Amino acid sequence: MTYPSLPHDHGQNEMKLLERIPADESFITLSDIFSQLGDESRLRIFWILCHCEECVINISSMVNMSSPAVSHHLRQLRAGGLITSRRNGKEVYYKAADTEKTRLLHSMIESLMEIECPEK
Amino acid sequence: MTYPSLPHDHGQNEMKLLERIPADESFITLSDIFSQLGDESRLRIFWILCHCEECVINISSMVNMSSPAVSHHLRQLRAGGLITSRRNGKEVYYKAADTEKTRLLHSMIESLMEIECPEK
DNA sequence: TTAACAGTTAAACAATTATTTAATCGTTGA
DNA sequence: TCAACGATTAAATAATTGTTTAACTGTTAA
Repeated sequence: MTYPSLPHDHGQNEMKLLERIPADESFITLSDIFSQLGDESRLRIFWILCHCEECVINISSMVNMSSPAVSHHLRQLRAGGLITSRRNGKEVYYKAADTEKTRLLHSMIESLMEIECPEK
Repeated sequence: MTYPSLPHDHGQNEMKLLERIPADESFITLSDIFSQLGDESRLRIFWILCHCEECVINISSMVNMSSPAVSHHLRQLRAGGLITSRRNGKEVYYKAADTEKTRLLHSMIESLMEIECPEK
């Protein structure tokens, strides 16, 4: 079996690696997840919602943002499956989704904080 | 000691949580890291460089992009401390940085792929 | 020393994305 | 039912970001 070759052959079996490379779809899926957390405000909101369930007004107050701006971010986080919501009377409560994905992301965030932001 | 209060009191000690919330700087640092991986092309390049050391031309060929575009992304990944480079003759080789941060990110990517992209 | 090759940089453009303001929707209690 | 409140949506703007093209830098070998 022959493979289309790369411009340079550095003799480390790049072609074999290319056989194992995940599908485009996988990279799109994962980069979408990382994009969610790639915004400072959204990361902060997600961190908060990993630790408590809150209504929009309180989230807005905690992160010092207007409620439309927060709503916008909550919408994205929910579309991405990172948070869930429930209405109770006039208020809508948000919290981190109870999934393997969010548990992994949360523990990763805490680990990265320890590694990259000690004593903060 | 008294705390400034939130608009609504849902009786779950949000104020105590606010005492533990990481500094702005920490969220900025982490969201910068996630932004790096929030771009599909950059995530693919980082994945490749976690598995092999490669020159720019080969990376460009592997991800089907122009070398200026790849160079642009490599520059960002290097500025973020995710990859390192060394020149050898006419070529510059890149690979994932050998740090706790990159090991964590790499293992996280592989875990997320398993959870979110099974069989791909 | 100069031509060819590998890589980077810069400027311009295109596209995406975050935030604001204003309007709207849904729920509750007067 | 209607006023007040919480939340969402829409449109507009501002800002950021990715890609292209072209010019440029560094290295090697003829």
